[in-house]
Amino acid sequence: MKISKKGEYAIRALINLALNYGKGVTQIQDIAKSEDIPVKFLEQILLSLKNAGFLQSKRGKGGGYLLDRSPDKIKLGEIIRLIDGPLAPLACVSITDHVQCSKEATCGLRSVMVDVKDAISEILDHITLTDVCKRIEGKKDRRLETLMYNI
Amino acid sequence: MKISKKGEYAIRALINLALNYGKGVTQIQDIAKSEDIPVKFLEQILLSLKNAGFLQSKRGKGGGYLLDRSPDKIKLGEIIRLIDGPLAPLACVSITDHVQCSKEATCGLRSVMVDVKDAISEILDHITLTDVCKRIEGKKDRRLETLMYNI
DNA sequence: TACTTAGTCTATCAAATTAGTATATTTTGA
DNA sequence: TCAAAATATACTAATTTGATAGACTAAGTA
Repeated sequence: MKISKKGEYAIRALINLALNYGKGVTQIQDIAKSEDIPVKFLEQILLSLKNAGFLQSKRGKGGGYLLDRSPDKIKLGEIIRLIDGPLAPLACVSITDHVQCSKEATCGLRSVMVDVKDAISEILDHITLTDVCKRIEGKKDRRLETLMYNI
Repeated sequence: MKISKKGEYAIRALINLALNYGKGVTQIQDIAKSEDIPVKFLEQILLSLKNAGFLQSKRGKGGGYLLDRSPDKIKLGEIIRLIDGPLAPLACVSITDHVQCSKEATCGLRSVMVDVKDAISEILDHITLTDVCKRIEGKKDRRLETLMYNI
């Protein structure tokens, strides 16, 4: 049930860009360094994300990437679907990749997996990059509070 | 986010055996036929399931497999974990395969994936083979009603 | 006892996927 | 024109997936 390294890198890169939203472009090198992703691998990933409409790019000196939409318009589910394919645990319950099966109507396993897919989608198709950024801030704040309290 | 064919076959085989629970052994051949699984592949799968304590076997003429526990004591999550590994989308949120990461406390992605893992586990670690069998019966009943109504 | 049936065990394999590298090209700003 | 940075392909090593093959063991039965 795992997402791939590529998928994880894609999300981390987008979170990184979301944290810098509104502050101009960020270069591949910088993202690679701060997120600890192999540069050449990240190039490919960012290119796919650009072609899929998540990013804008600027070439040449002073170039780099930036989000093409506001981070509250980018949902994690979209990113994972692009890089890793359907969220569904079985092809027969995927909306995007649906493969017909003759026993569908009475299949007990399918029925369970529909529930699982819905539960995953309920989270990943609603949470945005902005939400993730808020979670990060929230956690940092809480750590700071704990730190202050402990002094 | 998919489960493997092997995992799917394992669950289907166990559901098949659950439907025959209390009626003696079932042979690999028969399960393979009714679930449309390659026989030699299924042999391996059933052997793993036996070694993991899901099944009992009887060798020689009149032999076959049967559940080692009542189907209401076997949860889908256990089966998937055995065959496909952790339910968690990222290793850092897996209870069984937990890999430590330095940024854990403030990682926004991790925090989301914890929620996803919990949502998946909430379903798969509670639903049993008996529950799946009931779903099958329920669906058949409903289809029958529809059929009767249409006559 | 010999034969058949059915599970057990281990090895092997082709294809696909994953996680990258490598290299050359194009665009842009200074 | 030079350097920086994205773009575009091609390639590859390792691992995983989805099987297949064959020899072996145990149990019932004629």
